[in-house]
Parts: sequence; structure tokens; C-alpha cells
Amino acid sequence: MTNLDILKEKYFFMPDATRGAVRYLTTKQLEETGTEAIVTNTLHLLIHPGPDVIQQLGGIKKMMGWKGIVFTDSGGFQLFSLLHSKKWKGKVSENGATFKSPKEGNTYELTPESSIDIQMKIGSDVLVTLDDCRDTGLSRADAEKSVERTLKWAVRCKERFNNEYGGTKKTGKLLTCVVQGSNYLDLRAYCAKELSKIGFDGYNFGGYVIDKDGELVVDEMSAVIENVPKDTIRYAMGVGKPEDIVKASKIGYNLFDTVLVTRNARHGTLYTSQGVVRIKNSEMALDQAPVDRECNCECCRNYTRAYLHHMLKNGEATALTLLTIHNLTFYQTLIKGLTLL
RNA sequence: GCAGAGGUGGCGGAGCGGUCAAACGCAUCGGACUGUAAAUCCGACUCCUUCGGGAUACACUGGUUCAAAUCCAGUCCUCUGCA
Repeated sequence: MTNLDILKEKYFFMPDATRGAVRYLTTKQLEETGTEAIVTNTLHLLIHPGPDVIQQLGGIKKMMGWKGIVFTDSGGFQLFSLLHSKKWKGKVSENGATFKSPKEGNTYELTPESSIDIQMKIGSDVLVTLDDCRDTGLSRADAEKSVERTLKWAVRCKERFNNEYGGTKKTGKLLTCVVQGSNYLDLRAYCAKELSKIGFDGYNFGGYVIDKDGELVVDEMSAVIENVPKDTIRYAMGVGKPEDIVKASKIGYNLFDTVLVTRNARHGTLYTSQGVVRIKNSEMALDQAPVDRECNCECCRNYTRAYLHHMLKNGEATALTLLTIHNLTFYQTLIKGLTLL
């Protein structure tokens, strides 16, 4: 059994392996970036390949050949981004959500209980309670509703985890919750306190982490940290740009994930010790330097900016792999350099 | 050499009298991306501009018209059938 207590003792950056794979990386390449934990997604894995299939295959870790830590995000964020925004057909109610997958048309139900069941079948190490995630700029009334629902669902998740599976004692797994409250500091504090009364292994900052100007919502994040027990996981979900991870770490968060690392790599925005480098820009065409002179990843050890520029602009998938390796290595190096804990 | 089709912005390709600085695609040049429906999306792409506009533009040269990428004549090129 993996020693999960380490999650409370140091900083981690988790790349998103939404469907059970960090896009364009093999599990070996993923390990070589210094990654120790990943996040997979309950809702995506529910649809494909389905929790029963994963269970029959021995769980996500066996499927992936991954020896590190696996988080499962509960699907709360997807209920927001796909259902509330009406990109998918479905509805969210007090009991949970029902929705149709747009490709196959199958109907699914995601409730606090089923979310836990699915996460158990996936075989994750750290589960996340289903939450009612909303957009920023929410009205007070809607924010209150979201908090109340998130609290009720958290209770139901914990009961399911304990009653059905025997909790951490029996499973060795951890259960973390999500704090909502939008931009209302008192609601954030209230939600954090109430969740603390219930008791979880970790308290995750949920909702949107940047405001409309792209600034990290540090006040909201602080309001949560101040009302949560010490010696727990403090996961800033969706954070963020390198400078925002540094900011969040100073507030007291120790665990991060963001799609920016891998998505931006694919889109040609690279993080380096000298700042952002846009590899697709024309000035890179003859640049024989590595992406980052201070980086020792496979990409920077072996390839020039010019070569990567050429490959990415011309659709060679190898570039997506190499650039993802670089960005993720940069993040893991950054996270290992954080020393406040 | 007869017959037919055609020459449009970096390329492909619409338009066939005015609302055309010219659809759409590609290429090019920027930008965005924050618990991933994303190898995606957005913008720019003749020149100048005090951002209101202004000046040149649809092979070339003339012409018809208030008005031409669009109609007419000639010139130069290209492609396809027949010899």
C-alpha cells in the first residue's frame, strides 16, 4: 500500500490524466518527469471504459502500469462545465445529476453515492466528494445553494465511503472534500468550517480559481485555508500558472493540478526558467538552443527549439510528446523547489 | 495550326455590372488556454492612417457605363480535344 500520508507532508503537482492517460505520454515517460501523483476523472471514466471494465482489469493503476498515487476527481467540475453551461443535455438536482453522453446517447446518473462507487471501482488512492461547482460571479443566493448542496453531498459521500467500504481503515484510501462558496469570503469560510466538522483527509479549493482578469482568487483561497485543520491535504484544484502555484503555496496549499501544463505544451506555450516561450513563433525557426538551458528533461537534453518548432507546426505528434515532457518536468522541478512546508 | 475552356490576393478557389479590398479553404503572422468534449479556439493577413477614412488593386492595353473583377475589342500567356 502506498504511503498516502506523504500527501500531507510535501508539495505535489498532479498532471491531469482525465481518461487514465496523460495525453501523449507513456506511463514510463510520465514517471521520468518526476511525477508522483496524477488525477483521473470519474465522469470521463464512467463513460469510457466504464467502472466495471476498469475493475475487471484490476483498477486504473494496473491498467496504466502506474505505481504512483492516483486521485479521482469526482465529476463535480464536469457537471458544471458540461451541464450547467448546456454543452451536454442533462440536469443537476438535489440528488445528483442525470445526463446523456452526446456521442453515444447513453444516459448516466452521477450521485454522491455513485460517485464514490465509481471512484472505488476505478481503484484510486484518494477520492473526492461530489460537489456542486458553479461559475464565478455567482449571485449570493446561488452561491449559498451551491454550498448547502456541496455540504449535503459531502456527508452522503463520506457515509457511502464509510458504510459501504469501511472508510480509510479498511481501504487504506483517503477521502477529500471540495470547498465551494464562489467569491463570498464568509461562505468560503462557512463551507470550510462545516466540512471540517464532518472531517476529511483533505480540503480542496473548488470553483474557479481565477477572476475575470485572470488573477488568482487569493482572498477566497485564504478564507478556506484559515478554516481547515492542519495536517491535511490542501489541494488547490486547477491551480495554475507557475506563479500562481507559488502564490497558493505561500497561502498554505500543497497540492496542485492544472491542464495548462499539458494543453499548453500541445498548443506551443512552454514554461521555462526564462519565462514563457512560444515554440510556434517564427523566431524559433532557426533557434538551436534547447527549450530551457536549465532543464534536464529528455526534450531539452536532445532537441533544439528549431526542430520542435518545425515538428509542432507540421503536425508531427512526437513534438506533442516532447513538449509535454518538458512542461511537466518544469512543473515538477518547480514544485520540488518549494520549501515553505 | 483549327476547336473549346480559362487567366482573381503567397497558393487553391468563389464571385460574373453597383452592398467587392473581393466568400471559403490552405499557408503565413500574432494571441488565448487554469478540478481537459481542446494536436483546440480567436484575431490579423495590399499600402498609408490623427482609426473617421484615404490610395492603389482581379494578366495587359484601350473602350462602353453614373458605376467594371464582372460587358466589348485587341494583345500576351495557360490548359484540354482534333489534326
